[in-house]
Amino acid sequence: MQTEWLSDEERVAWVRLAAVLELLPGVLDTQLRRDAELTHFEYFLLAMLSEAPDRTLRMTSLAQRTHATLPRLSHVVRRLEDRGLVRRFPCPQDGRATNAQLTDAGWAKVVDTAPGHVTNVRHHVIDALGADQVTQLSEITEAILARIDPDGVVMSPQRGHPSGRR
Amino acid sequence: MQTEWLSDEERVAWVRLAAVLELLPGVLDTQLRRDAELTHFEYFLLAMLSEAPDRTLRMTSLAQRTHATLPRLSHVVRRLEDRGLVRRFPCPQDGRATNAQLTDAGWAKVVDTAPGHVTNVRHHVIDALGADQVTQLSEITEAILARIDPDGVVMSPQRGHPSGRR
DNA sequence: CTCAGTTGGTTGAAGCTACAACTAAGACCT
DNA sequence: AGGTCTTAGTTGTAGCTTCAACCAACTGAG
Repeated sequence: MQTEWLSDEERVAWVRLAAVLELLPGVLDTQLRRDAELTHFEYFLLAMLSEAPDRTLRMTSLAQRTHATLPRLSHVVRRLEDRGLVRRFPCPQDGRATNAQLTDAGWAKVVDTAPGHVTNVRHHVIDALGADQVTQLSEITEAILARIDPDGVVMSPQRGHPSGRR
Repeated sequence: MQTEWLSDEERVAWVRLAAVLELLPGVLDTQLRRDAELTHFEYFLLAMLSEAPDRTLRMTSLAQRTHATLPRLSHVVRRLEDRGLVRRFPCPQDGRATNAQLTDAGWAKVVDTAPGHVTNVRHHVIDALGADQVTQLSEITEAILARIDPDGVVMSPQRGHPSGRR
């Protein structure tokens, strides 16, 4: 069985995507670190909580939405808890589960931070593209996520957790 | 001065791109770690060296091509050197500079590893897209890189350094 | 009821990256 | 020559992620 190499066009697209993968996280982190002492992952986590009912989510659910492993999430939430941005308490319905809830300070942090972050995203990504390219990017990333995101959390965020899950 | 928020379409595109940013590196690292005990960054670094004349590049040049900071590169190259995949020696023309050269073992590693890696990239990214989407992805990432890659190394790799070197 | 298996989450250690500080060599100016 | 500035790279440390191990609580079969 022999390898099917990439064509020139495919190779260029891949190399550029790989470059974006390498550089964009740094761009996001730098702005958020400077303006809010937050990594992009931490900001995104807080943002997910801020949109959840009662600003509360179970760790597993939060892990899915942020595309993180549970150990990683556990460490990050502990640090955010130390900073007073998040509160953690056991889930009444399921003794195994832990709920993470955004505190008022956490909510204020998101509100304060969002404008600068959105401006940054706009400046480095969205405004670099035409309207048609934004649509294309949406479709392309959707197709890629279908391959790399096992549970497809991103693609059907509406599914929510109606009791039974799945 | 007030924030210009993202439209629904823009927000979806951004959230999906952010998800790819979060998930794709793990997909690449996992395969390479398992099959070659290499991170994607290390593989890419070796691949850049393998394509260079005499399989040699100055640290600064290698840093540009891999989108890495010099400290990061220095650490990684030291580890690769310990493993015998790369050799380091002072540049004769410039006493400050260091050259990194791929060893025979390093070359063999790239040759052995490339097929599995390309197959992985194909499976998770390229084959998820139509031919037109590959072109679109190439253009979109080019536009984004123009904003986030200060020196535009990715976009004009032919530029080389004028005078000396080669 | 009970025990095996699964699910949800935490923890500790190892490894990688970022940042800051530092060294050394070349370039420039006079 | 001499002094200053810049460039090239290394090193140490702190912080974050990953991986493996672990524990507690739920579930289901008998």
